[in-house]
Amino acid sequence: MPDVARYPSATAHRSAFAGLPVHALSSEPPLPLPRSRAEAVRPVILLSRADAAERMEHAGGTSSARNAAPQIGCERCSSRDLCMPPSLRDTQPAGLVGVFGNSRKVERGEAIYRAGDGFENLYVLRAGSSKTIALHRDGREQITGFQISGEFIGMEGLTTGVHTLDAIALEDSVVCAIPFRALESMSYTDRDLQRHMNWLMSREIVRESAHLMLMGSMNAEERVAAFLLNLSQRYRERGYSATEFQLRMTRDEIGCYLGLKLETVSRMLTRLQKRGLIQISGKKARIVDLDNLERV
Amino acid sequence: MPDVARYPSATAHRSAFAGLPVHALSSEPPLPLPRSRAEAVRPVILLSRADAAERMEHAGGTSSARNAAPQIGCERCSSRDLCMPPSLRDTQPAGLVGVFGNSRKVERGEAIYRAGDGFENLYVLRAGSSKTIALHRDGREQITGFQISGEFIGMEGLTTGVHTLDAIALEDSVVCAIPFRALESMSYTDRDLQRHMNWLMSREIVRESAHLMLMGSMNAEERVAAFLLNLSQRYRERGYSATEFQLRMTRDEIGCYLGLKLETVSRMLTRLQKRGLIQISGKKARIVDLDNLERV
DNA sequence: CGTCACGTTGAACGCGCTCAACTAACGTGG
DNA sequence: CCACGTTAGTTGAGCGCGTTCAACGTGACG
Repeated sequence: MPDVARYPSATAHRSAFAGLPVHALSSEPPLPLPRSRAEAVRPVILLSRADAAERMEHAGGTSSARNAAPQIGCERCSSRDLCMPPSLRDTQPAGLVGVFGNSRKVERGEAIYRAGDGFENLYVLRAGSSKTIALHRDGREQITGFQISGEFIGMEGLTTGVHTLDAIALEDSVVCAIPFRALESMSYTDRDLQRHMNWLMSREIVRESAHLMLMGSMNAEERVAAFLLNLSQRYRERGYSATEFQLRMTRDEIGCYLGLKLETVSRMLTRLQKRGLIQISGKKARIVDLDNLERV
Repeated sequence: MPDVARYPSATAHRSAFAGLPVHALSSEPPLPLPRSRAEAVRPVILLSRADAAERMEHAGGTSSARNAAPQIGCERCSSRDLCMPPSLRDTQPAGLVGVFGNSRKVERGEAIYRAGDGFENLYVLRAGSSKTIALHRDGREQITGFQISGEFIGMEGLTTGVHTLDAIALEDSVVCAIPFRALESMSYTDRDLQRHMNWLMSREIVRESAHLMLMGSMNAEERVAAFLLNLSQRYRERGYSATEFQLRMTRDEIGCYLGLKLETVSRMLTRLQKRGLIQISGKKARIVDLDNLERV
């Protein structure tokens, strides 16, 4: 198995949304190039704090200062492996000043960015979770994705220079804003970074393809099962339990994501439970029989 | 006619390259090549021919040599504006040897690449059209996109290093294979090219988001209307008629793309026709009332 | 406690699917 | 040349999955 820890989601949807390449597992992640960037000065902007601070649940309440991000250095960030290319992972973030490390707090329901906002930043979810929504002119909404910590959003803005989606926090979260122009400039001198960006965007394309497959040819039960498996996989990749997790989104949001109505989602969840494949109680989900859940 | 004379001037106004060693990335030095017309050897660079040759319909029949691509130089390629970043558009293709310009003929039904193939090239459709298919393990297919001339495919392969889709020609077509590693190398010295690549990938993400919206929240009639409008738009962008065009795909393929059954597609087409919005006769489509077609 | 958003469950409806019959276009071989 | 098979497309009839509408349950929070 290739070094999954480095490019964790290479295998991302293989079980859940499997039209996609199981054999692809054997593929090599982009090769790290020799590191040209010497470790230089100590970090300037970044304060060190315990990672535990990132694990804030929305119980946490509002901090005294709005948008006062709990500044944790990239070097201690749990999202590091997901966010940065290998070449930068062992580096002190000296070269990253003004690029990486600008974290910000967003409360539940608050927008990370909105459709129409100028495309200035990419965002990495450091802690928490979010959804991205496409809004049709007639008011219909389509959730195009859910993100959990370590995942990127905002790349759709590049095409037009304006974001085309709303990105909304599902719970109190911390996002790291990465100024795109700076990132771009940096990538001119760092090939690994450039590759990493290409890789991230390509992964996004693959994800959406998998989701299209789901929307185009799966029935309600399969969709819900695939959804749970997808979440499970992603939680596992990030070191959380793959079999027990909180659904941070409502049934309505799940439905909006899967192309179903909330009642249908609810029914399918109870059906899967009756079959002994999962256990559901409100937002608490537990996968009981993963193998059979994968068999739809 | 490998136009060697082109070389000197080529290097002369490579505005974007700004003194950078473009040829370093190409295995081919910018040396004059033997002026041989022999077809035996695959032309490395580009022959000039009329664009008309690209407009081959599948009536055209098979040429004497399989895969003998009608080599047309990038400088005369009608896809140029869509394929290349602005910096390269006015340039003679000297620096592009081994990167751009490797066109190849594919017959109707033939694969441009297949899921499982190593990710080595991106492809630009120079002429013709294609579809990309995701194959589920249980055999279900999902068409994730249709491409017409000037459009890119293959970027989904970057994530895993292996293509995850099949790309199949819908008619006899010409594709230009662009070795990704070479393109990547080239982009290290050409910021415009890098931007262009990012832009193309981002556009792909936006496209898929739009398609997700369609799949998630539109009814059959709306989907078919949106599909026609989308084609219309893309044809217009490429200088073809926006109101009259051939559907190069079958009803079944349209259905597979839209998440509908072929009978439903057929019914919706006739319904739209009865309403006076379009005219359909087999594969020939004409948009009569574009405004009302847009209003679903 | 009451409020409100979220979730579950039931019953009936309707859109798109399934199955089937038929037509049209096309190419192939006798 | 027609006979024929093949593939693509259209149209109808009935069915079933997921929706719609409605009622009720539940949990978080002031």
